[in-house]
Amino acid sequence: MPTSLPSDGIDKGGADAALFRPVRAGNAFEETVERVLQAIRLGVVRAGERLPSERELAVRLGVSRMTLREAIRSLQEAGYVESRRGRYGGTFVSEPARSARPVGAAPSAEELDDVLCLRTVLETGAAEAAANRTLAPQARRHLRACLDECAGSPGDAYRRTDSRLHLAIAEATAAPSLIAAVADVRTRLNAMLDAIPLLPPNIEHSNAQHTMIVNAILDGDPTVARRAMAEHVDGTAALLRGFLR
Amino acid sequence: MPTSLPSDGIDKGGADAALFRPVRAGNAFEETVERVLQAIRLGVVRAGERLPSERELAVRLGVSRMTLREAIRSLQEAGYVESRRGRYGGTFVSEPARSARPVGAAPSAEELDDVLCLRTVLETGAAEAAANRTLAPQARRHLRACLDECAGSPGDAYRRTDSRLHLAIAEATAAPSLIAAVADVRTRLNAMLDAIPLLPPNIEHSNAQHTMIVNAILDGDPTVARRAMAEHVDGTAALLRGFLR
DNA sequence: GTTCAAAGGATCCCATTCAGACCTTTGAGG
DNA sequence: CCTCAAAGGTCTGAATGGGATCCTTTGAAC
Repeated sequence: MPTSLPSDGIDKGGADAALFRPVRAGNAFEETVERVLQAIRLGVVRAGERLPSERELAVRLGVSRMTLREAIRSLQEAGYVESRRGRYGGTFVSEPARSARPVGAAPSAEELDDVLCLRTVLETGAAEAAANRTLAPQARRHLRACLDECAGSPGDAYRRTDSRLHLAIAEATAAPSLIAAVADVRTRLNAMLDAIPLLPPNIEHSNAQHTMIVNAILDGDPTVARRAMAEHVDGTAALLRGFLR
Repeated sequence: MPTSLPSDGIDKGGADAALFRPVRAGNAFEETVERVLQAIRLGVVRAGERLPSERELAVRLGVSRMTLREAIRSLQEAGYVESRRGRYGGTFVSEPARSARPVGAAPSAEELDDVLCLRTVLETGAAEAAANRTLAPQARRHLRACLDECAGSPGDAYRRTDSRLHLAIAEATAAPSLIAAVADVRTRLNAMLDAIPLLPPNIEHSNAQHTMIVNAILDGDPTVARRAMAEHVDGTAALLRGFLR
């Protein structure tokens, strides 16, 4: 019985699975594509905007320029970006003419629970942490701008502006690791949301909750901010569980 | 003025910094060393226990066996593990004879705030999420065992058993990503804790708080679990801020 | 004491990735 | 109109990493 060595047999309860998870999600090229795509899909760089120059972006992403260029080339071929040469050139995000919802495989129940749990922890925590800070005027404006943009978004842009708003809340915490974690969990969430329809009543409801959350943050009320975010997140969770199970 | 291109000038507030962060922290070898070291330092594999076989671990970490072997070899040379050949052999964690606190550079104020903010969000969230679940008897036993082991730890083992307990709380959420996130933030926290002394009164206080947290989780009281964890985490935060600023 | 399976140890070859240098394009400003 | 700086485009050699195969060691079971 190979699983009963003297040193085994102790409850590792998933901690070792978490620690001995893959060191890298894919090769450098794939991860670079994913990261740039993430920035586009989360609305951090919008249509018409320019990505950092290849040289700068390669340094920031910690990959060689060659690898970054290959990633950009495949994004070009997929219609996500366009490059222009010459001074004041660069790589620009294209208008999202692509429709045809990229129907991924339905997530497993474990994956769903995992994402929803992590999301609840991160986003309610971020809302509370943001409300605990005294925000700079610029940060307050940014938050409000994201809220307004999301509320006024047509259906086909809603996912992006919604993501951008949630990211803005994380940004208000001024904790880079938390921002990155929220961005990552949001990306996983969006992949799941792509598998279910976007219903107008849900949008209405979301917008009202967004307003509550942002107001609580701007008012510096962490308790309300957390509770409002918890309700908001629970709504999405119920929606997803309803459609995917 | 190169920063005032038509598409720039918009507030990116740190979101792009979070998204355009390095794709990989180092080369495969370095990351592999770090990961295995993390498992040892967090007490997930304890002295005398065996790591998974090279072939299995290489698959789980997503690196080639060659790379993993190089990582293990440097850990051998550093005295962390020993390998034995033959059937029923393997790579075993050594007794922690190493002392000589590895005095790293003092963390920057930004890094300190970042870690403490993320830690608060993750660990209070994990405590609440854990209390919301009905735990299997095995999970309950594991939690209690980690609590007892931590409470009975001598000073030189306290950091490890303390880490193990916090990880056990995350495990109780059954959300792999959350476990991994807690493990990572704990590793960063430990690096900072290594720079400050371990005081007996703090240990006493920690133990009392640990008991409160675990009891609340076992009783299924998320509100108390969160609040107790928040107090516990705030205590460490105050300690660190006091010593490092 | 022979056998055998499972573990670490070693080696090959090839794809990926990197670092750096260089070329080409382009528009603003002199 | 010319210059120049900054951007994308290209190339090459070296380093890294991965996949596969085989060897060696070891203790349990028969």
